[in-house]
Amino acid sequence: MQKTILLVEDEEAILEMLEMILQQADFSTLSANTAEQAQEILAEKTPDLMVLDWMLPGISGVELARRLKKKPELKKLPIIMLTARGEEDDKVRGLEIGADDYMTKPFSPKELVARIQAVLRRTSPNNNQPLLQQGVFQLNTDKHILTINNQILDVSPLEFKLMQFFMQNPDKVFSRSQLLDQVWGRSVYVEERTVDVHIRRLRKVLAEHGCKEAIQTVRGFGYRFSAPADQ
Amino acid sequence: MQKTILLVEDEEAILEMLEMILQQADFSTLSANTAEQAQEILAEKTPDLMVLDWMLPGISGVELARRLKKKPELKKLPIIMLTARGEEDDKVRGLEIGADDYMTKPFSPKELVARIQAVLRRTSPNNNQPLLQQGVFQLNTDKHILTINNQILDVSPLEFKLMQFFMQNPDKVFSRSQLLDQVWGRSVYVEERTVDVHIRRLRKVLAEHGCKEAIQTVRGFGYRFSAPADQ
DNA sequence: CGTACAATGTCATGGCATTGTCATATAATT
DNA sequence: AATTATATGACAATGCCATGACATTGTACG
Repeated sequence: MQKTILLVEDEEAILEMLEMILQQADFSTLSANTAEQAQEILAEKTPDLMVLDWMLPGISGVELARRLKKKPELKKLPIIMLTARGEEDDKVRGLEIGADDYMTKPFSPKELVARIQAVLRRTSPNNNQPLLQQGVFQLNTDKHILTINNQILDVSPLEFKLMQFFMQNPDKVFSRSQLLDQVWGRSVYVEERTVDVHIRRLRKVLAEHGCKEAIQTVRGFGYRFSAPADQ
Repeated sequence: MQKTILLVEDEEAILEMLEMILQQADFSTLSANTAEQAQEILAEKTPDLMVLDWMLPGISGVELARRLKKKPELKKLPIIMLTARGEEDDKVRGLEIGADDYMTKPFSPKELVARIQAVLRRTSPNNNQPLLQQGVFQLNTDKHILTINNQILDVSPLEFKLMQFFMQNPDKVFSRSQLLDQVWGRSVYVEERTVDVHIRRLRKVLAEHGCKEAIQTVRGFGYRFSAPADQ
């Protein structure tokens, strides 16, 4: 099905270029020049993804993103930030705003399309599958609840995302960098070792429910999730 | 296996810094001060990725990138552009060149490495088959599992890679140095006799599952893998 | 406004599997 | 039997991973 992308960008030339690139890649597009316009559009329609310029006259892109993340109905809308050279600041970059990815201008059309598809891939399975079931494990995306044999697990947001990704790809081995890409997102730069730590925390929770073996270490390669059989 | 990065940058200080950062991150590097030098290097060697300064004396980085994209053999070489703040005026130009990523100077070493790895992951997709089947043997690269008659074998990372190579090339004889090249990788220096030891370890595991004969010694030449017929 | 707590990222440490090498035994070839 | 090639067992070095502790940041709550 054709996905809809909302473009928010004040420079008319770039906006038109974005429209062209995305329509070429078989997306349908909505366009706004300002954050205010974007909000009007969002009041009526829900696109599958938003490409948002960092700097906008009036309400900035950063500010818009922040506001949207507070609205439950738009919280899940994936955002790709556009920044121009020099606007970057180590602190501002990344998850702080809750963007799923960001790109610096200038960028190649190919890359833009690739990143959009990557983000959609990462975020859209949820919509198709609000309920993931793997053996004794059950993960409810909407309610944000993870259970083993109907017992609720107390996990952090990140642990939840990790489990979600694992349950979408059972039995497959993922390297630490793959996990960082897929779970943390491309816009964050964290140490690979950090993955170990979160796996450990997750294992600890799982162990309390007798599923110590669910996440396996594949030495030299990464980690794998295999759900114990239902009982 | 170690990847090679070609660095093209006219400022000697920055070049040296790049070399240091990348070697630290276990890349091997090639360096050029000018686009001309870069072309000479590219005539002989094909790196896995190029980090290219936007502005260069003589032929500029933009121009070099454009030329390379026209050569079929170098078309696929991933490029990360380096730009200084303030050089970003021409946004549209970047769209045409087809660089895979951009970085603004100054940048953090961590980010550079992360971006290089991200680009490499994106551009070198797994061209290996996810499932290899040879008689009773089955090797799943996704799940990272090796089985004989559906019984899982417990093998080390290196043994797994060895088996993967053998199963991709059944019934062929390989010399020890060929195996070292293909399985260990070119950049490592290891005694040829070491291959013997690993063959032995592998045989031991296979013997536990009744496949003692799967790896055969070809005296004076090397080793060959032949899968016993399915049963 | 400050305190407390939860979440996350990073580091140092120690243990253990993996790996490379060698010395020696065994097998094949002449 | 002598020579060469391979197999085997033992050992040391290395590298990878689990773990605990700590710093930082964000957030809820008084």
